Amino acid sequence: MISIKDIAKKAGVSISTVSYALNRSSKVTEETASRILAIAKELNYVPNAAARNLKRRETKIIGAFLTDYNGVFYGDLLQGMKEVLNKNGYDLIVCSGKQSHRLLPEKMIDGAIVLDALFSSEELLLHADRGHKLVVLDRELIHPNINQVLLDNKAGAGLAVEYLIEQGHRKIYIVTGPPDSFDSNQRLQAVKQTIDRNQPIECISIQGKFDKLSGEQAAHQIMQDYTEPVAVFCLNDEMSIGMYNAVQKSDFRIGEHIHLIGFDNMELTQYTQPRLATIDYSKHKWGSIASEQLLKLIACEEVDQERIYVTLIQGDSVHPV
Amino acid sequence: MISIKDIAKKAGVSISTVSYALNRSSKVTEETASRILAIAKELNYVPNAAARNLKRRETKIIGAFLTDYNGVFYGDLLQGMKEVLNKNGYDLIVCSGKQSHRLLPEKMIDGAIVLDALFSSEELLLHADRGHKLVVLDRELIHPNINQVLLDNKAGAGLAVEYLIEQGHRKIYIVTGPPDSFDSNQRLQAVKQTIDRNQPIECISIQGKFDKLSGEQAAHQIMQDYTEPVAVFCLNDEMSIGMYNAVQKSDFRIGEHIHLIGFDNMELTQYTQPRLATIDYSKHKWGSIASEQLLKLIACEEVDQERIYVTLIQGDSVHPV
DNA sequence: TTGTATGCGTTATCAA
DNA sequence: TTGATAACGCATACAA
Repeated sequence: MISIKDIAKKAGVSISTVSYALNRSSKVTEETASRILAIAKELNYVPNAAARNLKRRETKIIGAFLTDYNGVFYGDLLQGMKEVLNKNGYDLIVCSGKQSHRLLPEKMIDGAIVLDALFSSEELLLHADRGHKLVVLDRELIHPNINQVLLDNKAGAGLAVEYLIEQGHRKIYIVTGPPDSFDSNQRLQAVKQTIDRNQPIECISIQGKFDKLSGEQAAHQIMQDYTEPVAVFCLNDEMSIGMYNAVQKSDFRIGEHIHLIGFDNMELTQYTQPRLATIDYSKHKWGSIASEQLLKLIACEEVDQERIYVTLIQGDSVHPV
Repeated sequence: MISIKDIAKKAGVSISTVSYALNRSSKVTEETASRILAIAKELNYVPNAAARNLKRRETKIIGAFLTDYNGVFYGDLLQGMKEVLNKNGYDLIVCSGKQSHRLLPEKMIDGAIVLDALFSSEELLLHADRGHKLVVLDRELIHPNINQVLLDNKAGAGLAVEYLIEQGHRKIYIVTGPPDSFDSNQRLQAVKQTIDRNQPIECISIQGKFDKLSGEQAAHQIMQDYTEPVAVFCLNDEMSIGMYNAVQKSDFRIGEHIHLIGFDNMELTQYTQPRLATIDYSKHKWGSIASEQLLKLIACEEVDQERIYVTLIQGDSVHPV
């Protein structure tokens, strides 16, 4: 490996002069600097990150921790993060799985954005206690080193239920996420409030896991108990698509017997027949705001709470009853 | 930050003893070792990656470089990579964009898997020349430090065209990828061979860019020139979906006027009506083999060429004519 | 303006 | 079995 020592030798100067030159310090003559830079280029010099990080005590890398790589959902989110980070001289790396958590305490990254229910809050708080800066997208955590950028779940769930009610539905199934999911619980809470305000409504909740299979299973239960047209609010699109798949294989029809709405506006929902109603929000904005907040935390700037707003996407999966 | 020095002081031993104990060396008493480990845990000691990397000259991290984060396609691929890497004590990080290329020469990662046409071959060869180990998934590069794991594009394209021909089609449009795409060119070559073997066939090729928009534009051209039912082979599903979208908005019907097949078996293709025919292959296997090859390269083991096999997925987007 | 010297936290060599 | 000490490559305070 070629180091500043080699450049120094070849240029006939000391390593500190080389270091200054490479870091564009004004402490060195324009002349010697350009000579050193030329030699560096000639020798294909690339600074060693480990050595630099050791001294600087920062890596200029931010980690995004996701549950998995099924980026159907994550593409825009990560793009939003990356654009902001790159603009500020940081790189983004995407990680998944418990094994990669080490990157934070070992100081391979300067901060993390977390959207992964499998990353426990205890662990996150521990890291925050040790001085690491975090932004979380899927929970509320009160800590000076942690900021949260959350979806306006309550508004979204309210919009969805109100839409069903406006269309005349009075029997509504709710397919929830896992009991420990922050998003699921927030949405569920808003659902209950909205329904309470619009009594009488028959509301039946079915526990799901935010995955396709849950949606299929819920569909089977609903079809088994079927007596009259019903509305279903799946608390995410993944389950909504699972339900769509299951219903497609039956004699029931989405938008006729089963009126369906989801949450997330996954691209796929616009390709189903009929189009699945859902709740939309800008994933790109979500990512970029998360990055901005993290950079503020790192810079020890004042940072307030940001929220991501949502809108209703109507679809033929919901018709008036 | 808490370092081995602190542990040494508290344990009343030297830092080298601490280092041995932490690295489970047999050079230290069971007794002192456990005492040191206890203190390390008590102090919440975490080794500093930068210092370790500097000495060890390796990070146990592998980077995957992708064109973007639209993981619709990448989810399984990355999962396959990760499983193999984790099992072997490596972590996977996912990167995108030119800025992150620095991680390789700066030695923040021990190797890279590349699926990104924007990562130039010249640059890759340069890195390989400097001793970095690479696996490429989207080109052929002859270099001792580079291995390629490629799709069997020729078989796939052959299968697709034969399928169309078997169904009686004699007028076939080909929508290609960018002119510099390795996959596109390989597929196109196989298309031509297959068509040559089955003359007479009218073959019209339209240049695309592997994105949805290209598919839409090709669709408009085809519909404008329409005189009789035609078959279309889009060299990837992304364009196939774009074409589907455009045709849906017209009076033409997929599987009736325009018979369509793509390549990649994106999840979305099974949700369209009718289901889009395509060419399938295991993305998971692709990723895991890529990782295996890279690990062999790093271990300086013998490494031969692997190929990812493909199969035909029939769909109602293609009917007999 | 340039050079000398020190330290970042760890591993590893060599003595003790 | 343990300890002192020298690297690893770079940045920087201080001296020249």
